[in-house]
Amino acid sequence: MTDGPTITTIAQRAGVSIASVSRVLNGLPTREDTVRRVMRAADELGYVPNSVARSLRNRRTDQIAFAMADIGNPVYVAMVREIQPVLKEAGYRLLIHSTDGDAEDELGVLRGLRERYVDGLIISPLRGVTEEHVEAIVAARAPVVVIGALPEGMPEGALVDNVRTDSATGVRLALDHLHAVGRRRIGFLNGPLDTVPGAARAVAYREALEALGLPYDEDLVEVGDFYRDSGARAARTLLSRVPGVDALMCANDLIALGALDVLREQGRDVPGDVAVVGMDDTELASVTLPTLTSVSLGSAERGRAAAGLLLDRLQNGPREPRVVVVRPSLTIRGSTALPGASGVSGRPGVSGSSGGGR
Amino acid sequence: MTDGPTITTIAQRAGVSIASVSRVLNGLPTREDTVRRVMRAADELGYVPNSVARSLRNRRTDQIAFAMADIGNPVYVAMVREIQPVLKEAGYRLLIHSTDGDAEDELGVLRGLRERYVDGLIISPLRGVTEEHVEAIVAARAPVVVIGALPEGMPEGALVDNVRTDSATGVRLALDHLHAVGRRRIGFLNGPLDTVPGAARAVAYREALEALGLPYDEDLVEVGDFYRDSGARAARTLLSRVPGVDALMCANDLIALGALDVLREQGRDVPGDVAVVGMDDTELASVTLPTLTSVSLGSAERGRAAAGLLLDRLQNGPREPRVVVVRPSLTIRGSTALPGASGVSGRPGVSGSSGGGR
DNA sequence: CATCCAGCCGTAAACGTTTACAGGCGGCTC
DNA sequence: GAGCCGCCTGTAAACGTTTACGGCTGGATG
Repeated sequence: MTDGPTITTIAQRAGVSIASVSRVLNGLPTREDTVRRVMRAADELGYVPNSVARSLRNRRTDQIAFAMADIGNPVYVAMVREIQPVLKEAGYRLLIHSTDGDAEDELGVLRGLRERYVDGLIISPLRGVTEEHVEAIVAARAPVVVIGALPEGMPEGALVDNVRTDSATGVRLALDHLHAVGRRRIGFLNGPLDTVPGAARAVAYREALEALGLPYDEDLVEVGDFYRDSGARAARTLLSRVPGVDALMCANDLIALGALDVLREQGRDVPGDVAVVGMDDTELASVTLPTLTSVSLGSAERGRAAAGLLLDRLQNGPREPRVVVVRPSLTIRGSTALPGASGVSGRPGVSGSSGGGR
Repeated sequence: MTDGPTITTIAQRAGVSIASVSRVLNGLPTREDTVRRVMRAADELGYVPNSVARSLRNRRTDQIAFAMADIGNPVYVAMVREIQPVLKEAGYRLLIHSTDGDAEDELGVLRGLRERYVDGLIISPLRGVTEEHVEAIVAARAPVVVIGALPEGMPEGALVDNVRTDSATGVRLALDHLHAVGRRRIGFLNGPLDTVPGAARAVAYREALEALGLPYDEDLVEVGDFYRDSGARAARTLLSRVPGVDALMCANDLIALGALDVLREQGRDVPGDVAVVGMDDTELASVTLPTLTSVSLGSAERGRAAAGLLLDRLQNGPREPRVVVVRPSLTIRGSTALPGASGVSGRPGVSGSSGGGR
């Protein structure tokens, strides 16, 4: 009794076979009287089906995993917030893997798919999809959605969809805007070049400058980590090297936060002396003073799209791989206000932590 | 082949029985030669054990769930960040349930324990542990850790530990501090009274005032939701009703954010005219301007403690229920700076998104 | 050479479901 | 009244593991 009733227990009590019990519990056509007896016994025993046994038999776990670098990063939090309700609605449970951006760890998750503890996976590999990733995805034979760039030639049988954003366009939006408000010496605080976003944004910065007819100057670029203190360090270095910068493009909001810290510390006015743009448009952007203009890469949309693609595959079976591209957009706030407009009172965002799904 | 090899496949290829295969794979003593043959076959086939079948047989899933109101809330994010690495280290996977604070949903999670899809649960019920929660916990027969208040008389057999903080002390710390910096008309922006934290903080506010010899004035209290926009509304109402307040105690950081928005909008100086204190000491507190003095309720510690208690129970079997109390502390920043000290340059926190575990 | 023991190994059962298949029973038709 | 058909139900197999148990083999011992 300590072990909870099974369908066998119910069968005995109801005086029927376990097959009948199963049929009744699954709503298959059964004689009225049998149904009543089984239902009664199940109720009295407080029966709850064992999901593991069911999974073994049905070859599905009703679980889906989401793997990303760091659950503390607001971008991933935004994704989880969107993914969770979609999956729940469809009857799936959500597993979280925080990989610390460690490639070995990511591979572990992908390889783990073969243990069949989940029906599908959404993964956002920080350092890109390598040969080994691809192998693991093919070997998995469980659908995978990759958030981020995917190599060109995926093998035939790979059950993989792709959600990406176009951070190059995002950078361009930002630089166009800075140019439009009169900035000409635009510094760039980037993240590590061996991460996918870092590499993409480096290229995009250069191209955007070119499109604007501005010269590319190595001195205007500083590389660090995607964190606030690292952003502060980078900003300090850049500002001392090139005191005349009039704008800072930051590869994410946390870096921008660090930059704002330093600018304030040095008594430079934002946006009067230096305009600042962040990326990801996290909730932090509406908290700072001045509020932070930021490129939205649609984290929420990406999360939702990924969940949608995965569910579609799980429910409708095999099909051609699909790619969803989420367009970036620019949210203009106080840190790049046009001269004349008061940069101080960029109105705060709508809500800190509510909003989002439903 | 599309279905992946099982131990049966290996057994055939290696010319041994499935029992031997299992023994080899589990490292049980076996003849050298057999080990080699099995290992070889397993390698060639790319065998990976099926975790569902193993779970069924072993009666454990190596999965643990964490249920909280909202994964978007920085408090829970902090907890997850601590829980995840501890569990991973111990070989457990983490499932996330975001319940929206819905009591039905919470109960669903607790009842779901009987499906045995996880080995244990960490839950933080927003609206307290009801009779029904207790019933479900007892019926679960799987260990549960409750983060938050637990009713006095838990039944004998309940496999439940408890991690709590003492938000009353937290409120007292904050009010003592406000009193020490000369504030006498201290408003209180609370969250819903039917939530556990809301109710506790309401009482604590009243008692702390009393201890300080300050009168309790209903007009100084405003109740809303735990969100930023709600905090702004509440602040507006309170400020127009009692223009002379010289401090605002906020029941969480998001509310404090809303209050800061309103104070800035009305041109009141913080902390000159009005001092502000938040609660939870989330990363937001070091971002605002001025930076926000906040009561830390040790979210990270609570998460870590909860994971520890659960693992202990899973590894060492039954024992007396345990209670861990995490002491609150006050992090003083710019929003309550003593007159004289520059309230503007409260130094920014160490790092936005890194730090934490490991 | 018979006996015993240790060390390996294979058979089979068990975990708790779902479901193919076949058997039983009742009612209908001729 | 015999035969047939259809409905309902029970038996048993299957999902992929782990493990108790007993049997076989070989060497050591008397």
